[in-house]
Formats: sequence, C-alpha cells, structure tokens
Amino acid sequence: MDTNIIETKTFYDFLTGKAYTALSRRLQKNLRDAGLDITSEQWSILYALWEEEGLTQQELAQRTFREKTAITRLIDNLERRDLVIRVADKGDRRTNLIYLTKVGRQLKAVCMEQANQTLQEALAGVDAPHIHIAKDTLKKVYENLK
Amino acid sequence: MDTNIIETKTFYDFLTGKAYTALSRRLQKNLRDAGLDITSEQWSILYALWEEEGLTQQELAQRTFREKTAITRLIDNLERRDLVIRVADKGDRRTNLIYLTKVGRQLKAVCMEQANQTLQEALAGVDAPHIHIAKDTLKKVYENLK
DNA sequence: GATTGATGGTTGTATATGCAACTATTTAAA
DNA sequence: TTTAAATAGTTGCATATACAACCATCAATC
Repeated sequence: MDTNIIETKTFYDFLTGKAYTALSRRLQKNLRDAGLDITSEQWSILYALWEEEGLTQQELAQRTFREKTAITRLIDNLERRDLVIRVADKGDRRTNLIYLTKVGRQLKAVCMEQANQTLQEALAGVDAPHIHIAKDTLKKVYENLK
Repeated sequence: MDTNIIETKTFYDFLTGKAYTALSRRLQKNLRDAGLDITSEQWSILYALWEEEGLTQQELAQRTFREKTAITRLIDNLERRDLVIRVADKGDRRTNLIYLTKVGRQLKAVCMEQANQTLQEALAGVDAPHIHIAKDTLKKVYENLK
C-alpha cells in the first residue's frame, strides 16, 4: 500500500491532464491545418457516428463518456455546421436519432488521417510494447472509474 | 510505419479523453465528498502553489500547461474563494506573484489525501511496472507535443 | 384507462478553455 | 533618449462541461 502510494505520486501530472490537453490541442491544430473547423470534442462525436449512425443522444453520451447535456450542445453545434441531423424516432418520440449529413460522412477520411497523424506525433519514439501497456492501463483506469 | 498506425488505432479512446475525463470527475467528486468546493482545474493550480508559492501567472501557465488566459480566470475564481492572492511584483510592475492564503495553505493536506485516493482508485489492479510504463509513456506524449 | 415512475432530451447557471485583440510595462536597438 | 520589440496580464467571444431543474413521452401497475 505504501509503495503503491509512492508509485502513484509520480502520476500527478496525469491528474492535471497535461498529456491529454497536449493531445487534444494537437488534434485540433492538425484538423485546423487541414482546413477543418472542428473541435476535438466534436471529432469524438463524429468518430462515434462514423462507426455507427443513427445513435441516440444517450448512446452517444455513453460511447463518448459525456453528460447528456454536453451531447445536446455538441449536437446543436454540429447541426449548425451541417455535419449531423437530428431525426425524431418514430417508435419513441422522446428520442432523437443522430445521422451524419453527406458532408459529415465525407469528412471521415480527412479527419481520421489527422487523428492518426496526431497519434503518430504523440507516440513518436515509444516502442510498441510500451504503447500497448499504456493503452491497457488507460483502459483499466477508465474501467475502474466509469 | 504501417504496424505503428495499426498499433495506434487502438488509442482513439485516449484521443477522446475518456480516461482523463473519468479521472478528473472522480477527483472532483472526492474533493466534494470531503466537503471541498474545488474543481480539478483549481486543484492543479493549488498543487503548483503548494510546491512553490510566489509564482507568476506565466509560470503557473507553464507548469500546468494552460493558456495564460485560463490562468487569469482560474486565479480570479481562486481569489474570489479566498484561497490565493495576487501580489504586484515591485521589481516588474507587469507581473503578479501568486501566493496562497492561510486557508489555501491549510487545504493542502485534505486535497492531497483526496488526490492520492483518486489515483489509488484509478490504478487499482494495475501492477507497479505497468504503472511505471504508463506514466513514462504519458510523459513522453507530453514531451512530444508540448 | 389513470396514476406513477422511469427515460430522453433541453435549458439555466457557473466554471473552464482557446484564440485574437488589447493595455501596460519593460527591454533592446537605433 | 527615443523608438521598436518583447513580455505579463486582461477582456471579448465562441465552445465545452457539470449539475440541477425542467418538460415530454413511454412503461408499469393498479
């Protein structure tokens, strides 16, 4: 337990979000440099929709680990940019099904290219086994806390 | 290069910030449960000041990897809560030196306890070598992108 | 079928962030 | 020493988040 505490002390930078902030900013910069006016948060919604369209806002909230209120306003902004549309569910009038627009679908290629580029830049010089372990650890952290 | 891309694909969740979001929310919840009305962002500023008082806002921006505009408003809010004070530097009238108030200093013990608790919860079930590698990888990511 | 509880979504308020433009002050150069 | 460039900090604007309160609709139960 004591060693565990000592071990985790060096993790305070993780707690301050420096790595994630750096990553998020770089993604947004790369998207901007590619001519796209899309935030990293908007990217995460689009990413979920490129995987599967017609999700409800609740499902988007779960998949992106955001509050439903955050989803409401992210969809507002994405709709304003004509990248997604809300479609009322005929079976359950409480829910909206979120679909990509044609433009939204077309963005996938460029955006994913920038996402991959960002990860390459972030992980430059880190060997594959370490990347694997870091990924698994982050996943475990998420599982522990979600 | 190709294998590297494939390897990094599994890292998209890192890009969406799920692990960090979970961690940040848990820290804030733990602080709240301990009776403290402090955001995780405010915690990161206080953490820097517990390490060293009298930093300028620029220095705080560098240490917490935030824009100076974000620091301005975080200090505004911390000052409103009487946790820190701005002191005009006599030598250079452009700069503010940020000091903790007595209350701000007293919060250190409880806050750090909650920070450690949060890390323990986050890293439960992860063995020390893996924690070490994950930490180093996150540090490398930050170094690559900062 | 009416009541009650659960679910999906929105809105108000406070906080946090990035970017651009701005002021004030200091430093460097001419 | 005057002018130009750099630095520290603030403000306006758009976006994102958490939380609480709210509305509408659906589902379960009586």
